[in-house]
Parts: sequence; structure tokens; C-alpha cells
Amino acid sequence: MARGKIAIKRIDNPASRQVTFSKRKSGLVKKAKELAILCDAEVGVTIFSSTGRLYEYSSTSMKSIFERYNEEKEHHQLLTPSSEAKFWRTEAERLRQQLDDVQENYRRLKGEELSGMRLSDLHNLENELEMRLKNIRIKKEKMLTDEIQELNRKGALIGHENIELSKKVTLIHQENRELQKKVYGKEEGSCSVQPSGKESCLPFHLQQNEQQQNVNKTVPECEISLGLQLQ
Amino acid sequence: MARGKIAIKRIDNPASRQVTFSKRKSGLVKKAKELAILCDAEVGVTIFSSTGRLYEYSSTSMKSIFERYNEEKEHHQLLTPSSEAKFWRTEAERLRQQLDDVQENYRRLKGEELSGMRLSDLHNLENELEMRLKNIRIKKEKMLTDEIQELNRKGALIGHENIELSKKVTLIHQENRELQKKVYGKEEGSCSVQPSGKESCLPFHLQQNEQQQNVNKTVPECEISLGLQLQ
DNA sequence: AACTATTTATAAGA
DNA sequence: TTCTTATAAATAGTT
Repeated sequence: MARGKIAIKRIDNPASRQVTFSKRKSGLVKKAKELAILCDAEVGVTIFSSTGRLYEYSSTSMKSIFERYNEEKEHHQLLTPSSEAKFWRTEAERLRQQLDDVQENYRRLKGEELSGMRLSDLHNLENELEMRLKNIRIKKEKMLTDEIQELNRKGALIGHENIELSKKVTLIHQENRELQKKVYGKEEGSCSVQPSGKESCLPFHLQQNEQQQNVNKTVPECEISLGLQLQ
Repeated sequence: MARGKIAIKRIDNPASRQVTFSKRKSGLVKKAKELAILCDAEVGVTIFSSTGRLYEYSSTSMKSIFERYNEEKEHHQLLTPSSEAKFWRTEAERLRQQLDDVQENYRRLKGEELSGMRLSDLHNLENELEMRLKNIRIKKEKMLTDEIQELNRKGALIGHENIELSKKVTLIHQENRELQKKVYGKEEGSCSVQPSGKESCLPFHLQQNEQQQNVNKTVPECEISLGLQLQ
């Protein structure tokens, strides 16, 4: 609520979540206290953190509040089998209702069930879906960008490799010529053991071209960082 | 906290206390919900108003929270076993699991939980959402078109009504004049029983203007089919 | 834990 | 109960 609005959904970062938990827990308890005092109410707040720790506030005592709650809910005989059964049946009914609601929402969200919706509902649904699409597109874009970066990185690496290989080829070529001079003197035979410079480079050309094609499928710009390394 | 600061002490005026209770109760429950969602906590709020009425919120269920509280406080009490109770508890657990599953799907569908999805999944989701948006927009457009048609129909009706009324007014006017001639001869007095033409038309003007304004809120084009009917 | 720009809650009035 | 609005309070992001 400050320095920017946040969506009410689980905070992913555990550190932030912990900090927010601490701040908001204090806020909640403060509000509960104020309500109890201002309005002469009996208020109880029970909080279990995601790490399982218990925090509580009660304007009177938790025992009193639980007892009063149970009385109100007619659960004051929880230890007798029939009332326990009643409780669980109620609980099951509650969950069934909740489940139905969620499933209804789910269907609505999927656009399967648009009947009986007012224009404002449709507006809201439309906006919601648009936001979701935005989220998805941001995520997609990030994934694509990451992939491009990774490909660029690989491309650069291969480029360097190629430079190194090119140098080695030149070196070996040079060595071969010098060897030839020593063996044949001035004669330059067309011996099969002595490949031409062009032929010796071929494998590296092929390797490079393959890589370049892969990269170009998603990132045409990679032409610049690749290529021109050999020859 | 607004329009002036208040001291945190019991509000004397019962009416104000009731209003404040209602507002702050909502606020407290909202904050509790947010805390539960944002920080993945289990939160329960129990409120007894000064009139003794119970209000509650729990992110899971009060039963769960009370049990967990008691466990934490090492006050755990053994529940009397009973087959019926067992059945409903199992049922509740089953429903809880189902609910969690559906909610997970729901979150995915809402694009809140995009982690762990591959690019192809995102593509599919994007397409699905786009189709839903399309459905919604078609439906919206249909509703708007229908509304416009309905408004146009009403507008035309009102227009006809106005024409009829206008005719009646002219007729009555004419009759009045003839009556005057009979009663007063050539004398044209400013008698209160004899209203001027302009005054007699006034109610119909007002009626028309009101209708026109309402229609224009949604369908400005109706100006053409309305208006110009009187005068 | 403190700061502070913003958002949110809410007191008062209708 | 609901709406509006001016203002107080809460808090998200930052240091």
C-alpha cells in the first residue's frame, strides 16, 4: 500500500513474505485491539505463520472466546459422538458449498458459463482475463529473451572457438608446408597426405554453419556475432 | 482516522459505536484475509459485538484453528471415536483435498501461478484465454446492441406519445379559445382559468427532456429519433 | 529498524 | 446500509 500497490496473492520471496507477515500481523492486532476498545467488543485473533508459529491476540482470553464461540455455534458438546458427527457434517457441507463456488468461478473463468452475467460482471471478467494474458505474455517474453541471451552466449563461445580453431588450422598448414619443404625440397607434389588449405578448413565451416542456422531460428541478429570467424 | 483523529477509548454514543463497529469489523476481516493470502498464514478472527452477536473469519476453518491452537498450547483433547464422526471427517478431508486441487488449477488459470510452466504451456494458456476473451466480447457486444435497440424502441415510442400529446394540446388550446370567444366575446382577458399556450405546454416539455436525458446517457444517437416532436 | 511515498482505512456527514 | 470526501493510518519498497 505504499511505494506501489501490490496484488493480494502469496508473496513468492520468503524474506519479503516474512517481513510483510511481521508488519501486517502487528497491524492486524492493533486494529483488533482498537475495535475491542472502541466498540466494546470481545475480539480474538489467532495467527499461524507459514512456518507454523502461533501468534495470538484476545481482548479477554482465548479460552473465553473459544468457549463463547462454541456455545454460539452449539458445539459445546464436541466430545459426544453425535455432536461431533454434526460438526463434521456441517464442515463437509461448508466445503461442498465452497467447492461448488470455486468450480462455478472456474467455469465462468473458462468462459463456459456466461449466461446470467450482467454487463458489469462481463466487464470485470474481461479485465481479469486481460490481466492474466498480460502476465502470461510478460512471462513468455522473459523466457524468449532468456533463450535469446543464452543463444547469444553460446554463439559468442562458438565464435571464439572458431577463431582458435582457425588459428590452429593456419598453424598446422604452415607446419605442413615447412615439412613439405624439408621432405620434397622445392617440389610441390599433389600427395594425398597433404590436403589443401581449403579442404582442411571444411569441417569447421560445416560446424559453424549448423550452429548459425540454429541460432537464426529465433535470433537473426546473431549473424553479426557469428560468421566471419573463419576464412 | 479521517475527518479528524479519535482517541482509542469506548465510543459513548451507541449509534456511532455500532457504525464504527460495522466499518472496523469489515476492515479487520479484510486485513486478516490479506495477511492469510499474502503470507500463507492460517488466520482466525472471532468478534463478539457489544450486543453479543458473533462475527467470524477464518482462512481455513475455526475448528481447524481452535484445534491447532489447543495442540500448540498442549491442551489437546482426545476426541471420542465414532464411526459416523469418522465418516464425516474423512469426507471433509476428501473435500478439502479436492478444494485445494481445484484452487490450484484456478490459480494457474488465472495466470497467478506461472512458474514451472513451459513455453508451450504458456502458448496454450494464452490461446485459451484469448478465446475466452473473444466469447466475452461477443456476449458484451450483443448485450450492448440489444440495449441500444431497446432504447431506440422506447425512444420511438416516447416520440409517438409526444406527437399525440402535442396534438391534444393544440386541440385543447383551440377549444379553449373558442370557449373564450363564446364567453367573453372579443375581449381577451388575463383570467387565471385561461392559461397561455406556452404555460400549458410546459409539463410535456419537461417530460420529454427527462426522457431524452436518460436515453442520452447510453445512446446519444437517440437524439435523432426523439426531440423536435413538440413545439 | 527507520524512512517515506503511496495506498488504504475510516470519521464525519448526507 | 451506503456513498462521499477529507484526513489519518498503514505499509511496500528502500536504505
